[in-house]
Amino acid sequence: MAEVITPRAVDYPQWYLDVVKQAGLADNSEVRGCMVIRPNGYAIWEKMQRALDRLFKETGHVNAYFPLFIPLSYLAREEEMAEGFAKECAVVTHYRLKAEQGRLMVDPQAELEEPLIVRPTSETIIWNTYKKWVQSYRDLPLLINQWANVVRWEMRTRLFLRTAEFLWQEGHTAHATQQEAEEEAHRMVRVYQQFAEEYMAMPVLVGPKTEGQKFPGAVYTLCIEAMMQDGKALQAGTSHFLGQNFAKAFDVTFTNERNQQEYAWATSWGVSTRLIGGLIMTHSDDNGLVVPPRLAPLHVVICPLGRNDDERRPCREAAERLARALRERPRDPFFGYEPLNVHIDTLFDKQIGFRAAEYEVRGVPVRVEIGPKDIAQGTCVLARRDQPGKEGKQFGVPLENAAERIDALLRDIQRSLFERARRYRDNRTVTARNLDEFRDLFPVRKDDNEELPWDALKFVYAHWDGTRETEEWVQKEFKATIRCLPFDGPQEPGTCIFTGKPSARPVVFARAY
RNA sequence: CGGGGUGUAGCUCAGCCUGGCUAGAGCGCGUGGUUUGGGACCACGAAGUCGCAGGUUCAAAUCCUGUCACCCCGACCA
Repeated sequence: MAEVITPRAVDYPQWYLDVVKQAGLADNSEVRGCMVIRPNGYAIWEKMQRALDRLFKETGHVNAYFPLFIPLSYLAREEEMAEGFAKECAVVTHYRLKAEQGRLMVDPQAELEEPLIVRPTSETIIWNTYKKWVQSYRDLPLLINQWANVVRWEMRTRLFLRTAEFLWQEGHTAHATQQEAEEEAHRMVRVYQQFAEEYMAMPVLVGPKTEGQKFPGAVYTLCIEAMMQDGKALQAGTSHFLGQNFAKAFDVTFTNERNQQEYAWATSWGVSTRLIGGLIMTHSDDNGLVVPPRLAPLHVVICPLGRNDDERRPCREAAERLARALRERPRDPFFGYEPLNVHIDTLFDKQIGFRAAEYEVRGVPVRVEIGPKDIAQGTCVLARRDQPGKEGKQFGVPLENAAERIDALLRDIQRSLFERARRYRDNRTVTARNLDEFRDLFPVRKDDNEELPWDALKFVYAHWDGTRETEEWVQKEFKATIRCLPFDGPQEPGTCIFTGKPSARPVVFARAY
């Protein structure tokens, strides 16, 4: 099998598609804009779900489920949201088909009185429900999350990064006070940061979006922003403080301790299968997928070798003993209290190069080889996915403590993936002191772009006057947007490099996915 | 929605311009054999309504009309 992944330096978008395909993560479906998530990809999503769900539960949230279909009129209730999503809603207008001359067609007799939209997000239907659930301050807070699919009819789609239908979670909370709601919005964006950094090994910037980039209907939006290997930014998660906008639109009031009617305060927050795209573009290399161990569907693959049955049998038996030892290791929080996933590959008829490459493409963090020479010495060979080739191999590892060594190796891989990604981002984060410097960092002429290396883009700190006009001008001129105003970045005031007006603090510009 | 492109075997594609025997190749797949510590090789074999619907013709993958789907590039976006 000579299926080869396009190197990143040759064609980065093609590299991404190659990895998604060959690692068995997803396929384009026959349905425009929608994807089939394949088992290897879905397994990563399940690992993400499990970890996130635990973090949500630990912060007091519970799961529920609300309808896929939302009456059109609900969306219209919140003006900003209606405006924001109107152009990308799928609409259900009929409830029946009929067969005519052997052809199925929509039955014109079966038109719905009111069209239903397929949820692009669930604030409206949820707040319409909260109206019934909230009467007293004693009913608050409501801390509810839902795992669901949503549909946004995008013009151009890319596997995982932007599809017409995607899977996500959406938290929707209602609070008695503004302060409590704002704390919730901040708490959850920090949960996302923790998840991104500790599980995905993906460093993120955390902070508010600008007025122009916030979620329609929000008072403000907090986000986590990650840098992909090509230097582009990926919005990986958002947490919104919604103020009383939805409470007012859906008339959700409660009686406070002083017997006064008040509107409830709201937040919503979500991450989606887009994270899988982020995971790929943070760690993977020209050999294929790289998955941090905490999210890997398969932690360890053991490949026994041997030319004939006599050589293979002892290798296989050693592989089975090692697999058992790995699966029986004490469970701990690092792996979500779950046993290690270990696979023994017995495709003896394939060459080891083929077998190794296959698991490399699929991103299995650790590969073990046990051959006749190892059996003679009671050893095995460990190969770590994050360092492909000979550098990442440890030869002559004694079989008796191999399980411990592998366990430690998995933790080391997780750690070093994060450190490597953070170094990568920090090395590509710069400050533009004036417009000329900025212009050099975001070249727009075609021929300039073609000469640029694939990983030339950067995160650029620059002073901005805080106006929407300037932001839009920059976006038009340089195709770069303000990704966020990082909490943990520099905060000194200065002078806007675009207009010369005063700037409250530097903000981060980048090209974005 | 505008511009461009492509639909032929599971995948990638040739054949189409200039219509004509039984529609081809590589990869993959199956069987047998030789191999096996980084993507092996030999032999044999299975596999195709030529996207779909009309039309022209003695004859259509090939020409004409219509239609559908997908991909790429633009405007919009998590």
